[in-house]
Amino acid sequence: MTRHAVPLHALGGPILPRAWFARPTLRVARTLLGKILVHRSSEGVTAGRIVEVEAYRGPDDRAAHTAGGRRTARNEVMWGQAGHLYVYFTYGMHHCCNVVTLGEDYPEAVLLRGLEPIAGLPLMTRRRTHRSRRSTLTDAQLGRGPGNLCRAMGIDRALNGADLTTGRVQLLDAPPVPTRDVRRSARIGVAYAGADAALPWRFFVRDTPAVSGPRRITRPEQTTRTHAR
DNA sequence: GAATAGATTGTCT
DNA sequence: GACAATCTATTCT
Repeated sequence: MTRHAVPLHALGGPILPRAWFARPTLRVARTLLGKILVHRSSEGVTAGRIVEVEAYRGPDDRAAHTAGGRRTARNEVMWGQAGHLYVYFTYGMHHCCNVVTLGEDYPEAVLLRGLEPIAGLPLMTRRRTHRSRRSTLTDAQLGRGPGNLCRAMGIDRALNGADLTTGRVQLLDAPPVPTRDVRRSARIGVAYAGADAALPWRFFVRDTPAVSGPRRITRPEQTTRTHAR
């Protein structure tokens, strides 16, 4: 991947409308692969192609922040309208960002875990290098993992609740990733969730270096089972 | 390549 | 007070 500038009009298609987000969470997760995340910040514009996500399915999902119907100040955004950003802080140093799905009072969301940089690579590198004391970061490392993705894109809790259809953080349409290139696995870092830890609700694009964690414990996507529970 | 530990603080019990 | 939807470096094998 090269670091030449990309014209902003070439980043992707139109902004995804609210109805696109107000769909079943596993379907939103699967179809988020390949879409373009853009942040038009005061520091500059950064953008990338989403290559890894995880679905979190609300009260019945013991891995979700809303497990058992928990509703707190932190997860309030998950309970609201689809198409908003849910950003939280974890492990004392990392932010993670999610896309809220479904409708009000259906607290589900999709965690963004991996991003292939498209535009603003120097800015992304600067944001990452600031804390990562690595001297060299490959393009694929910039947005690999939920914490790194947020840092590279300049996303923190100031953007919690931001409207993806009208705000400075946007999701642009782009061609879907072919089914043959989609892989699924259990979600990462949710061992505490008992049986729900094994649910195959992580989706990623195969053979993509910007994907975090295990890329081998995988299986081909089974589209007919997308809604299985 | 796999396993492990340390960093560091908001959130919830 | 315990732990977290993580990341990195280090220390194994």
